[in-house]
Amino acid sequence: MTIRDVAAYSGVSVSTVSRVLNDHPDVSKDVRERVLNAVKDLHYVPNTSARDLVKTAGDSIGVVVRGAENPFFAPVLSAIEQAVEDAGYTLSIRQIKAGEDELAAAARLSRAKKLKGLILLGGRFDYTKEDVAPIDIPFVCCTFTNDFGTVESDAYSSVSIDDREEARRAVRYLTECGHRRIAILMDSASDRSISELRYKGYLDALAEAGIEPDPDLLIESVEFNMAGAYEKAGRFAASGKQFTALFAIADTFAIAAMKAFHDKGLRIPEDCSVLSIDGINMSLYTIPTLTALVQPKEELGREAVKILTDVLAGGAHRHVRLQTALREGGTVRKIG
Amino acid sequence: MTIRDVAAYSGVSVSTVSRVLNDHPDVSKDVRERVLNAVKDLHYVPNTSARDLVKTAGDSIGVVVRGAENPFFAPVLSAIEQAVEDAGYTLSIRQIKAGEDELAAAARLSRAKKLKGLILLGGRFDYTKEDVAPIDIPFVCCTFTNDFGTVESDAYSSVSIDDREEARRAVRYLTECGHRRIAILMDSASDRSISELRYKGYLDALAEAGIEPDPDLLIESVEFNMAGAYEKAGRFAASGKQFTALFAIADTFAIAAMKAFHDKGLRIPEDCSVLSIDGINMSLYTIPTLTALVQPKEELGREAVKILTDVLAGGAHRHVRLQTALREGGTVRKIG
DNA sequence: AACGTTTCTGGGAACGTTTCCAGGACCACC
DNA sequence: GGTGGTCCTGGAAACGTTCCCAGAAACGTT
Repeated sequence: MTIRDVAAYSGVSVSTVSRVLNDHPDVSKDVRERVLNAVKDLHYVPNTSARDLVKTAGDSIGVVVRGAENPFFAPVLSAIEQAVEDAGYTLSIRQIKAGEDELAAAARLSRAKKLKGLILLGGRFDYTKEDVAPIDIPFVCCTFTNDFGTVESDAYSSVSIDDREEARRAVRYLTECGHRRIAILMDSASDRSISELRYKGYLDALAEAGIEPDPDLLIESVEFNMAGAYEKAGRFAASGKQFTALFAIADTFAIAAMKAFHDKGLRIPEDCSVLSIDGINMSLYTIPTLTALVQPKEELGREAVKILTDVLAGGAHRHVRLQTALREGGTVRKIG
Repeated sequence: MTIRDVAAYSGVSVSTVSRVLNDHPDVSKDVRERVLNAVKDLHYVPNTSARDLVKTAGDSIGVVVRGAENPFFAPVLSAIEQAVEDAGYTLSIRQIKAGEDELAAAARLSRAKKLKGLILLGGRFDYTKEDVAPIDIPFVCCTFTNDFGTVESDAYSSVSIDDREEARRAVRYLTECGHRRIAILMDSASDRSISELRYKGYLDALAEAGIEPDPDLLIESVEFNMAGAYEKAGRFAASGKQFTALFAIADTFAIAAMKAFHDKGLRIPEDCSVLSIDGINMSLYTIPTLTALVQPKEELGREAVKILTDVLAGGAHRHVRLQTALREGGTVRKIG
């Protein structure tokens, strides 16, 4: 079932069928109709590979996403999808697994699919010029953060919140509420994950408030999942260490910790306040509602696409930082 | 950057490069090495479209999924991904939006990508033979349910739980715990959604226990999302209607309802028990832990792939029903 | 010494589209 | 009746691969 069958069936040439299918103006009313009927009769659908192959100047942009199961990414991805469509491009999404190198995956994808541009969603954040050299099309890192000011490359764009600064704001909110014994729940920062920056922001805020950081209040989960966070937070709560607040580097971590604390007999927020960064949908339904610095998820996605299309139109790469909004739930208590 | 460039660079023919790239045996040691070096030097990656185009007997199977943002699908999808890879096929995933017809999407995808087989994830369940006629490759519906016994087509396969029966079991568990005023929270069943079957199971269980169904205890949310469920459940709780238990047709609904009840001053499980079907990861972290009939999500995915590969190998279509497992959390209380 | 066999290599057709180019038909105008 | 234009249509090249087929070289085997 190819375009040739349709042509034969409707008694016109292959070119004409193609024109009808692609809405070219130069085709007469009745021929168009005949062809469309043939298409319907034969259940014909154009072959994507052949189409993509000849359209060497493909209008697709790609997204490489690490861990799409992360509920944070879903709305970002939707926004990207929508924006890409609105901009007249098509989207090609590639998920990568924990171990894979996202830059290598991006390079492969771009060549294999002849992409116009790329968006990288989640992951590391410290690309050098030569890291990105294999990628020969414009790309923008979305929800990535640089250690602001140090590595601001002009080889690619980025859009994200300023993780360090937002973490500082978050923790400052806690200190302003009177908390001084503030624990932090994060995943191991060893591989320059986002935790590293949010941890720095945590330290910044403590310093600002004149609080000596206490290594005892650092809760590290090896894996980035709720089970790990639950287990570490529970162990921490049982250890008897004194603290009045927890700063979780992600909503999922906060939710797991709230459960763990509850299981150990701590009440939230009476015995312990909880605050996090992200603001996923689910955290609206915890009891009490999670207080969080909410990332502008849709805007992150839209902005990524906007930057990319700008760059594709000849613009220069740029780095955009968006701000979170404080959502006051019921997990933070003023004390002292 | 095409295979021709690589051929020129390494001084061999196009055919030879292709052979090296596809691990054909008939190529000498040093030529192979020279070609591989060229590939590396030039950052060459084969074009997928061209490759797919010529490989007319593509080894891909496709997945059409409606609403991948649904946290229930994530583990099913992962399992499918893994199983498909293990079976030596490649995967092509297509998401569809709320309004789209999944059969049309499936038909399009199968032709556009020349697929070997298809898996449909989520959605409706009442396909007739002529509905599926446009799809000319084997397909299996995963997490779909037929109204068991009525429409058991041999034109396609399916794997899912028996929604009506499992809902009956769920509600029976509640009646066995002494509940007689049992509300049900579902989305509008108007379009033969999964709600319809779970609602029937609910009625079955009531009948079995000699309880007259009360239309006042039917809580219907128009949209299938947490916000809608939260709003309806809250309104219901405020209405003053007497009830001791809620059966939610999905974990997400249950979580939203728990929040709504809490906001209206109801305690769970003291004032109201809550039970649902699905068992998503997040429901392990509600307070108390949600009691639910947990679907075998990974097994559903694996089984779907197994059935499909069997059919592709010449087997007959079949319909498999898996069972849920009761996970006793803390949201159901024995009374009376 | 002639002949098969094996091992390697290159040429070129095919996959199913899009699109450039050329040309036929029709019309209007001087 | 030629000229130029618009409207429509078909032929054929091109996209980047894979793979069949043919053939060259090297090596036994009779």
